[in-house]
Amino acid sequence: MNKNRDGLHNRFRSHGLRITEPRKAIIDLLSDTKEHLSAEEIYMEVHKGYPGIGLTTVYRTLELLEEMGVIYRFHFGDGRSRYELIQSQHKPGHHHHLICTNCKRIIDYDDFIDEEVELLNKVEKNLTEKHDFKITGHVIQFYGTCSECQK
Amino acid sequence: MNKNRDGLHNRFRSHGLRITEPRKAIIDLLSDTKEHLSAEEIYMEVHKGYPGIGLTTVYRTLELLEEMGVIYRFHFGDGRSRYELIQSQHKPGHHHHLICTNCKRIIDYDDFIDEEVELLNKVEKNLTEKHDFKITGHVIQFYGTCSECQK
DNA sequence: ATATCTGCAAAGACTTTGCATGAGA
DNA sequence: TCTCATGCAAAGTCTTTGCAGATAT
Repeated sequence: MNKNRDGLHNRFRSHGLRITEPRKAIIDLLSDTKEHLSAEEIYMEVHKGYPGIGLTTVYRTLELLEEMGVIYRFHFGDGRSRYELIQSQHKPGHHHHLICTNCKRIIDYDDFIDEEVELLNKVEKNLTEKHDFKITGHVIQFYGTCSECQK
Repeated sequence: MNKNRDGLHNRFRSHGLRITEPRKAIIDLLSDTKEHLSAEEIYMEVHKGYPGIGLTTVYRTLELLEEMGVIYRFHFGDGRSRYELIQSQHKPGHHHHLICTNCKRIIDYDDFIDEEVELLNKVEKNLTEKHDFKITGHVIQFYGTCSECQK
């Protein structure tokens, strides 16, 4: 039923990894959410439908998925890691984040201007040459106060 | 003697805060380093010249300096916060970071292209309008492999 | 003098590890 | 079957808090 989960099946198998109930549940949750969930939040949510789950398994599964390049792990400054499926129907493709420093709300933002993408490539190229650095990714986050918190 | 420390003196006093030995030592260290030190690293370094210092004081001082807008706190993904004086003789002014995911080395990068600054302002303006978000800062980090680790 | 600051010890929050049991393929 | 995965409990990090004694102004 779930596209993300099914697509991952082969990737798991080719690594000698197993598709298990807890893993399915975690992947399904990440596929279905717009949020930027922490390990604990994932644990609590999955727990509703699969009470046998342990927090340890959540951490181990997230580590695995990150290594496989299936999810991103972010540090928004609230002291815990937060995770996002890289490809999801409920998320824009490549996006950046706006973070409210007051209420910690996170807004996905993907209405890039063309120049933005272009410039980013240029900068990456520039940095690669200048510092002999092989760039594999970037993080762009804007901090500020959301509309609610401005009141 | 130290410019940063002396300049801060008034700022401390006007907030009813005291300039103490531990605080002086921490500020001096941050003024003199090019590194992106963690609390523990600051503690160990300061400890050499001022063995009485406690790690708690380091944390409290850093919290204070961050609130005062004197230092930035960064999360580079190694599980601990790292700190940088916003204005320092040993640091470029506004800069971004290149982070080696292998050896964790951090490189400051400030050779922005003019377009980059320009675009950033444009994007900030765009986001401010679109999401009614009052932007106060941003984080731009590039991840990859440094020259040493590519070998 | 007196309100602030400090260090120590303890507690708290998040994450990882060890190990015996359980479950995919 | 047989290896990999799981859950529990314990341990490990990093950071914060409580409190009595110390210190700056």
